[in-house]
Amino acid sequence: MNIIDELKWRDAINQQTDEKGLNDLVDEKKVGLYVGIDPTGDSMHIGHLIPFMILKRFQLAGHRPYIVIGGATGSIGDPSGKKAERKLQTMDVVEDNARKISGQMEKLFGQDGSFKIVNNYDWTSKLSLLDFLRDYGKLFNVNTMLNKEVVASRLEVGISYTEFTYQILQSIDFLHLFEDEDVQVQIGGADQWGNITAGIDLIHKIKGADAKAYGLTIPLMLKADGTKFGKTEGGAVWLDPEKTSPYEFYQFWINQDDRDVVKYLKYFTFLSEDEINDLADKVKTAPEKREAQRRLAEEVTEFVHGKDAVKEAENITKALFSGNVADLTANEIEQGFKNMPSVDVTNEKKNIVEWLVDVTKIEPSRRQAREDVTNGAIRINGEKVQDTDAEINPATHFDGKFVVVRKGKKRYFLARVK
RNA sequence: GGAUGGGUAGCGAAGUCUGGCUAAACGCGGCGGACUGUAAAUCCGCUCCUUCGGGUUCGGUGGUUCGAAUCCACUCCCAUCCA
Repeated sequence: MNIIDELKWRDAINQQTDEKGLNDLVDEKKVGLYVGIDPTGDSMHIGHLIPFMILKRFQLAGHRPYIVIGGATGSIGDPSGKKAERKLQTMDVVEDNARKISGQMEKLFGQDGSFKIVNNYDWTSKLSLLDFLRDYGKLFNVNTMLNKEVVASRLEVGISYTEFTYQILQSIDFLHLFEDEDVQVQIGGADQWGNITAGIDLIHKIKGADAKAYGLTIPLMLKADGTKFGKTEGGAVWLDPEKTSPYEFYQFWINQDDRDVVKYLKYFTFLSEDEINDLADKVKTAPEKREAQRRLAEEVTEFVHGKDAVKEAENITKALFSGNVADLTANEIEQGFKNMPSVDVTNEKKNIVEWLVDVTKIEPSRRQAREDVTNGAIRINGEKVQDTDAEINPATHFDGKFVVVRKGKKRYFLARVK
């Protein structure tokens, strides 16, 4: 089974430009491939991970992955998947984002030289307007550009010349890598099809129709309930541990629907076909054990955050879901609750209702606070408190540094004692 | 500028003709609880504030009235149609 067959088995291929051509190519040589990412944010989220998982598989299969950080394209704005014109970001922000994303890439792809990060700012910024128009502009037919789905869909609402030009810039990336680095394949999300084929067309025009350049897109990832993959109530699931703690990251995966989990195992883990089939069986025969989800969470968390992070996440999970938060150390609390809502409080003793409403703002009103307390929805440091006259004493746990509040089954709040 | 319809709780929407029984039906969402697999489905409770006496609400202001979401006047927004 070659890499392409494997990708097919993993349902990771949406469209290919020349199936047979690419198939032959990966068998005969170590192929250079690339995925581009525009530094529109200061961290990747798991949606970005989708094409990079594929790139990683190529790396593991011995091919040569390239990552293009879009210092240039990111400053222009990709109209793909956008309903309206985007605001331009300042170059400073783009540069800063690019640096941060490069760092994340190195964590995922290693630093052993088997992959390369390049920034399209390096070659794009040197282009003069005249060179651009004479060398490239001439090769792009406006009618073709207009017909690309991305542009066509924007014609009604309008699209600026800047965004319209995006596909040319991205095409130049592919050409550049093709010429300088022998990169022959571009991989991207389903919405990148138009940009990728534009690049291949450019290569064909300059290098001749038989130039071997290929494109591959990945299916749009949807959850079984039809909603967008990768979003939680708290927003995107980030790779940056400061934005989404490893614990939350782990939780995201462990909470996946039975109907989706096998798909994600295929997609986001490096487990073998046998292992995945085995887990798929278990989803059918013993769904309540959620072994597949657990494995998925472990694998992806390890890939993104490392082994220690998995252990930590499991530790915190155990404590939080058994309710034994009191067993955790102050240090574990600090880490586990990194991204949970937190408030600063004083170390004064206070009535529970007042504390929940006035001090911590965990509850919006006294009425609600009393209701929740009476219903047994409130736990302080793991202990159910049902008496509305009870007192909170911040000094009793975790070296007097924290008070852990649990509201309902799984909503936790951390009060930091100042 | 003219005509018509409309603005009610987080959202949708009844109530307005026939004023009090209306802190305001119902649905959704949200929050709790039971069940469970940290699931889905289902079921139950809560969902303006409150010191539990009450207080403040139906676009805004003013009026009529013992009493107004409901009637009157003015005014501000929104939708559609006409100019």
